[in-house]
Amino acid sequence: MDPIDRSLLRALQTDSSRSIAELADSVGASSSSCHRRIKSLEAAHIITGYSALLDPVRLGLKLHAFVEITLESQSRTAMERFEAAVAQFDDILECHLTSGNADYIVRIAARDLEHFDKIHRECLSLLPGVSSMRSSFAIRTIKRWKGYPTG
Amino acid sequence: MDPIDRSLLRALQTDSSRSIAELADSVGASSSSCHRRIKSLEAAHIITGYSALLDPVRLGLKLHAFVEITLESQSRTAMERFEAAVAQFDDILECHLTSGNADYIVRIAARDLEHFDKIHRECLSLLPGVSSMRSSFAIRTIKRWKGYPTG
DNA sequence: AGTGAAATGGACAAATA
DNA sequence: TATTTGTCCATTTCACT
Repeated sequence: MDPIDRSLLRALQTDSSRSIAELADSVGASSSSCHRRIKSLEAAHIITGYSALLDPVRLGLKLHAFVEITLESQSRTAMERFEAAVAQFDDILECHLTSGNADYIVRIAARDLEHFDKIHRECLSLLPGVSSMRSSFAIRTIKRWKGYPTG
Repeated sequence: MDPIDRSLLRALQTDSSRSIAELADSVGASSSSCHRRIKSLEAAHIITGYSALLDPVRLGLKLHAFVEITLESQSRTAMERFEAAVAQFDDILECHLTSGNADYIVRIAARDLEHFDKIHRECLSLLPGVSSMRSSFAIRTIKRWKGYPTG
């Protein structure tokens, strides 16, 4: 992991559809070296995959919510049951066990409030062992996710 | 946007490095139809780009934090100043204006607590007009982001 | 189905450390 | 010395028309 690898990762996070020649050019290396670097970053599982980025609004998903969830019990089995349920629901885009007041933070994308209500009823409220939930809605996105910093 | 487009978007979010022939196969369409569909999804800006996915742990980023930030004032200028500052800092990966108690929710990735402290001092504490901040650390990721649901 | 561009993989000498 | 790089090379795959 030298500076060229880092700038390569930055370039690939920004746009992975560019040709190796272009990438090589922008990071200041030869095509073959660039190709080799990408292959070894993949082999090292630093690059875990490639993905298309979608516009949520054009997909009809205008409502983003972060939901903080507290469990009634922090016992191992309660957490395992909760987490197994989370894995089932496709509407839960992301879930982290966190420090702080809430036990879990969950991310939801919905079409609108009505759809969020539906997700709330048919998914969030079915999660087992929940003591309390607090939802925050994203009114506006100030900064969108564009990959990890590479230093 | 028919069911084939939807399953194509799902496939492209999961793995955009597959060839068009493979994708066509998995969604049950011909290669040429699949190719045309991808081009029009790009032209419609439903697909906004392609990106490499990185493993944060192997990048040395073991600490994820969600920081809830409240401003002293919700005046237009206070918010604009805050948001302009957020845009400057590369360590802020994501930022949303939210409903609920906190005004903003911000996402941070750091190497460790020491690095987070550094980010806290050199970035978060420099944000203008902040009244209070509450940090939650991700202890464990239950479900990782894998793209938007496509229905 | 055909064309052209690009990814892939290999060999080897130069450079680097 | 050992590893990495750059410049060829040939082959194959694939995007695009």
